[in-house]
Amino acid sequence: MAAVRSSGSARGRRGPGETPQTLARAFYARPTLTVARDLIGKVLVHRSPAGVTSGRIVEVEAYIGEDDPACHAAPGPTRRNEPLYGEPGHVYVYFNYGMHDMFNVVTERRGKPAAILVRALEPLDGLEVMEQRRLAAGGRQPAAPRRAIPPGHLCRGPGNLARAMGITLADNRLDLCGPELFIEDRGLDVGQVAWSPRIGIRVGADRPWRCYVVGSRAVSGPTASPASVRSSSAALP
DNA sequence: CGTTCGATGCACT
DNA sequence: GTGCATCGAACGT
Repeated sequence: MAAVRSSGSARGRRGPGETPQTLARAFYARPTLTVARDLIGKVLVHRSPAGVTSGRIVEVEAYIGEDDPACHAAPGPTRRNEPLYGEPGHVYVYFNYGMHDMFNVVTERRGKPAAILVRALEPLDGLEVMEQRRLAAGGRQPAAPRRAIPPGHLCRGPGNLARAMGITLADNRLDLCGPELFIEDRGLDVGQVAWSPRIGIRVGADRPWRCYVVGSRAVSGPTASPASVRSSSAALP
């Protein structure tokens, strides 16, 4: 079997213990696949009245332009997809399947509609708050939660992530360069990264625009075996 | 392990 | 009226 490289340390930027740095607008105003890869290992933070919750990003999907049939911009500008055409570094949240809020990060430049769906986090801060939100009655929930939720599964899948992080439609259009909801670099290890087709879509499923950390138990959907992944920082698809 | 299926609300045609 | 960038329970193998 192929040798497994040691997990990539985050390419010589900062070490653990240094001051976390909030990602600036320029981080998001780049090609979407580049932003997607670079979001892996970063930390999503939500400061809410209920408490601070955060988690390490381990799975994302890119949705790029009107030519991408799975992107919400595919029909051209509408009222719902307006944030996709706006300033990068803002939040795009939409409500899906009657019960799930989907958290996206707007990328590229103003006028070019693209975003990244954040699908999974490894929880870091506020695990109790996350669990309360996941188990809270009311709202829309597919089924009454039966068992206790393992800590590592609190933010597995985009619907669960938004719920645990307390992100709702009310956060649509929010600026990620603000103090409430943002992404920061804590110098955490990126790990082995792989690309695959996007999950759960019925069109555009051929594009390998899902990026995830190999071996993370917080990742939703199919994952490559660690032994089959050669590079710790896979080239863009 | 695997597949199927219902819940549920909104944007869009 | 149709179709979802989902989730988890229930069942089959």
